[in-house]
Amino acid sequence: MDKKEELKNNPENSNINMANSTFSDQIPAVYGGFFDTPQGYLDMLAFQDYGGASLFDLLQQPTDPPPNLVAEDQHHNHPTVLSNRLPPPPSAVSAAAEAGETVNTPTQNSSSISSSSNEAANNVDQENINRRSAQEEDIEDDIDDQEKTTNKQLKPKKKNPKKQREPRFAFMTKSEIDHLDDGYRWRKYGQKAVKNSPFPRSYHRCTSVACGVKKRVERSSEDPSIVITTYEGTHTHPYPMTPRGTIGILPENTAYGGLISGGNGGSGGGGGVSSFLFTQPHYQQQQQQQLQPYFHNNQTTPSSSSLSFSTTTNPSVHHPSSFSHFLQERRFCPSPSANSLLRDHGLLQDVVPFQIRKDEPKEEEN
DNA sequence: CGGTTTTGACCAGCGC
DNA sequence: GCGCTGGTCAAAACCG
Repeated sequence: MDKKEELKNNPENSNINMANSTFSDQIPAVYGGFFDTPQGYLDMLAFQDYGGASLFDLLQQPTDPPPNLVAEDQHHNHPTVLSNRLPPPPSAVSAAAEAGETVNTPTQNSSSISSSSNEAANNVDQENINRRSAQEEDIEDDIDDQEKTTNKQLKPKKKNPKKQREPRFAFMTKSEIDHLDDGYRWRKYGQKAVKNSPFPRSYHRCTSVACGVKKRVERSSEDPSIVITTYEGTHTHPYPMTPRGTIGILPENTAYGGLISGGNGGSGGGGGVSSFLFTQPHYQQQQQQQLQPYFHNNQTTPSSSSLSFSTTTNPSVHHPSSFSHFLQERRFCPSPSANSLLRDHGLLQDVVPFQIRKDEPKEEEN
């Protein structure tokens, strides 16, 4: 325990306690964008302040993720953009890639934010379901391959000249804590120092058997307050109903409710944003007042075709947008009591350790 | 005692 | 070929 405390209190050893909280007095905002990563992957970024919408909320993918969100071009390194919605589950990406789809071109996406989201989503409902099915098969194959290699202990002596990589998604989260719990359980299997960064990168793997999803967590060297979480792969198992440390907001009427664990009560666990593959029951459209996002053109994102959006927790403000639609499809359906809580704070607050939260200015006082 | 984290070593890919 | 870097492994330590 002493060691832990030491780690927490020493920024050199841990990223958890990055300076004092500054996010609390910032305007709740989520910024999104796309860019090429050094690895040649197209990543989606979503910046999020804790003060507003829950990152978790944002990452609660709709049951029917838009198929036209992200294209990953591993061969040419160019961003294929995308749409105005939050990052699709890796499954959607991989499926599109495997199908050779040209995923939505960048064409004026950032300016057509509020258009056609609903019908598009409706139209792709079944499409996505079918796609996921095929995808899951592929993923199972991938998992098999992975298991083969992992079970071979070290040095599996790769046979594939080119190792195929799962689609990756990166989220940039403005947060003091590195691991934002997404309900999944992760086991850390490595940590490496990152070149040109004072902060190490940690490697995590989903603890579910046969689930090959990996997650990398690192802090931005440019902005230490930003945590970069990168997901690779797709979960092959249902969303955990009662993730470790769940605070207990488990709506009765949702199959995948209560998702947030209460801040890593000890070691382990952690979590973060996750990828979302598994076929899920269609959830009801409700509680949409909790997050009412609005979009705006973003000049800060690296890609001209990128977009950004901000969120506000003010339920009286409604900005029709595809993102809003996305949010309406969130699986998380809090109970009324939880609703009142969440309306003011956003779900991520539940992730933030209490000792951190209690220092935050109360948003509802705005 | 089982699960998780830590951490040094190993391996592969890439650029020079 | 060599060195650098990212990614992974696995034994040991840690923790509840």
